[in-house]
Amino acid sequence: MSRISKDGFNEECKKDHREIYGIAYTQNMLSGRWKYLILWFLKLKSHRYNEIKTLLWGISQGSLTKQLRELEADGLINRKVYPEVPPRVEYSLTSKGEQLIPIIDLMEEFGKKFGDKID
Amino acid sequence: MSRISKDGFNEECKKDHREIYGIAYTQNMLSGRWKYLILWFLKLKSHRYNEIKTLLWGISQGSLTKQLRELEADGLINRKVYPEVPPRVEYSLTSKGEQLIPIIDLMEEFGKKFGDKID
DNA sequence: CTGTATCCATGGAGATACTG
DNA sequence: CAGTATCTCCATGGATACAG
Repeated sequence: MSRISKDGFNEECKKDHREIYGIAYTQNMLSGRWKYLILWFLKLKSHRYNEIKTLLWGISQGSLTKQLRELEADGLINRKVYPEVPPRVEYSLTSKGEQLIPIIDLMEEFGKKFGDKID
Repeated sequence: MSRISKDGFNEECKKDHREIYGIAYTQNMLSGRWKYLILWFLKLKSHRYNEIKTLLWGISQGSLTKQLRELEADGLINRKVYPEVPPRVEYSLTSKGEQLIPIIDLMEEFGKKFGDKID
């Protein structure tokens, strides 16, 4: 293996196939089981930590915190802490995060079309 | 935990949030590091096994075969074997797989816009 | 050329307990 | 309420050798 950058793809590949690199970049940013769902939930309005946790039925606190931190580090969501007791933290999409919404909407549409039907 | 189906989401959640389930369905279908890239590569024309392997610089044969089989099982790609020596196998998108192209194009666009620049 | 079989390393994610 | 700190489990995927 020659030079491999931290995204796991080598430089030759990047130069030869910009499209590939763009796709890989976006995919890496959205890796993780819950990220699409978190972004979808923040689409319409900001939400508190516990609201997200309730929606994502089954996620553990540890996982949720980690995913939120990663989304924040990638500039997709904002984290706003209100100095109250009890504490309140609101998460919302950044403008960068909002640009992922068309993708999520298309995934939703595809899933509705082909996913298993429920009564 | 009450009833959990094999997709990992419980039935209550599915009924309450169809959108979530649609997104999760699509995401599960595209889980795996290489699937987006394979579909992107098949967008314009069908390709042979080794052509895909060459493009995906660094993928092992075992992984590639597994991902191709999963894509085939999910109805996203066709596998056509030509009875020749040496053997020739061509992969192409199904009509279902073609409907994922808009998603991949958007991901490519997002990645080009925000990904690291390369000289 | 197009795979299959096997083993193994890694990381994502859940469970649990604890905290300001 | 909104986390943090560990521990553990297991699926994903890579390496390697072999095969039709």
